[in-house]
Amino acid sequence: MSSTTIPRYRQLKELIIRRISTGELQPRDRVPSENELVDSTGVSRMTANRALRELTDEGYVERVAGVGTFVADFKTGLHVLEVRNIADEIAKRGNRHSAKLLSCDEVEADENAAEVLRCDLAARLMHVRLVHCENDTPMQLEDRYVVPDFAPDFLDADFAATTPSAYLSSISPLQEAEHVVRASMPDALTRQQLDMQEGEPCLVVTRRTWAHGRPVTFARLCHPGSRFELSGHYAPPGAEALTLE
Amino acid sequence: MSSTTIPRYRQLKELIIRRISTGELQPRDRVPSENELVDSTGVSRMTANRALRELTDEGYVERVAGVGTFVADFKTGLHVLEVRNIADEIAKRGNRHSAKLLSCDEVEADENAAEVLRCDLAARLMHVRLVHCENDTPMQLEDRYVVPDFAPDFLDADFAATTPSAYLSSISPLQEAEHVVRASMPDALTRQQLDMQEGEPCLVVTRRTWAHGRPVTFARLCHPGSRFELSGHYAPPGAEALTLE
DNA sequence: TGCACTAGCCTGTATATACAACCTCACTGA
DNA sequence: TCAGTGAGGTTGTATATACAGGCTAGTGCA
Repeated sequence: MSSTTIPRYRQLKELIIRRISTGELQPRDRVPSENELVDSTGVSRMTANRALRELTDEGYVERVAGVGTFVADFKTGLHVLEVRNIADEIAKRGNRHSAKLLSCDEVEADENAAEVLRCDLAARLMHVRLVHCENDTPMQLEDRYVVPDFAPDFLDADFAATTPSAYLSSISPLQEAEHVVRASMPDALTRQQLDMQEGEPCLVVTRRTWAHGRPVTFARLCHPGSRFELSGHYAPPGAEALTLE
Repeated sequence: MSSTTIPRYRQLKELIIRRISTGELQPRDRVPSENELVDSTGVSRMTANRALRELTDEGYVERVAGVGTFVADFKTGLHVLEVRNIADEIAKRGNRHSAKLLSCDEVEADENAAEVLRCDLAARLMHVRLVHCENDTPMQLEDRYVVPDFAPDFLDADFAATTPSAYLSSISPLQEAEHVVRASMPDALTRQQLDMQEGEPCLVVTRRTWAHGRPVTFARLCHPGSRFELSGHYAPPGAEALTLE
């Protein structure tokens, strides 16, 4: 129907993605059912079904037979090698997470931050530093910058109860992420804050995350090399049957 | 048709995956067309289409309109944060890759190897150690064990021309991979072989790869922290439209 | 009041059919 | 010999239809 020849199921998908990414549809909100899409857009149910099914595969929505289709919870959104919320990781191991706030203020973007977050030099940025502990043992030094437009009340959040990552995810779907992993020696302050031994290296993850098509936060996550590892598992969907053979 | 109520499109998918994973269908081989599947299995064309389309999304096959469906090339198979063949990485940066073979022999599985590769203690394993260089600067120390059944002629390969990873990928589809990333200090020998400075940490990736439902190779890839980083990018499919907005 | 049941909506799957666009290859005619 | 044409196979999309099975809310009966 549109000017070019974009398939209707794709148009439908982009329509729904747009409603999600603009915030019109919030996580756990109901998405129009197949029949409602048939009525409102004139496509056949099979076409609406394909659009919603692919959105499910891509993690945008979740479907429950007999109930409906709902915008997915974005805290579970970014999967593969996504360094999850460290509090969840720790909880999954059955241990206790705690966080100690080191600083929490507003700063002017330096050259690096301005480039990474695509903002003006000396633009206002929110900045927070904290140490995450597992059973009181330091596991991660988080150093994070956040664009104010995206999360105006960021600095008021209670970071003992909610990690910055969880807070940001709750505000809006995070569309895109980029991370770099390095091994490096900590400076003296970092070493002290993470309670590391002399000569012990750090595993450093720097991550930049997008929402609404713009980078909105940049984090440097520093972990003691002797106590932290990053693992990933890749199995093609549908391969379970094969490994059980 | 089967005993339980597994959807037909799923049965079709598993049928084809099995033919691929057993080697009956090799990379670039032709996969039965939708109409052939209709004739041979009795499903409708839409059902065959769904099976093949999902296999495309999952990276098993590639489809060309007007031509046919073909088993995908597995060297491009494992995507996200998959540590690609280091020779390809180097070539992509426009630099020259070279490899120096340190050792190449058969060993008996020690306790760790036997557990990781799920083989008997003291089972024969092939073992190779080499240093990969970018413009003659050492970038990776590879220490790899391979199960003989999987690649009997592995030790005869020319590792100056082909990396072990590329060789193994060419033999059979790699179904599944698991990796762990750590930061640690190198021992004296490693430090020397990678031409590292004193006090410089290593970024260590250990990776286990499955084929035919069994682990077939285990590698420890050690990189100089000052010269190597691991990056990944995650964008949900279909998000391009949004970031261009 | 409380419980069982059903009508109605929802997703999930399967089929038959249709048309467009694409590619290959063999055949035809200049 | 060679360029053009067309037939037939292939994927990609779209629709109408159908039935199964899950969930919910409301109806009506005890």
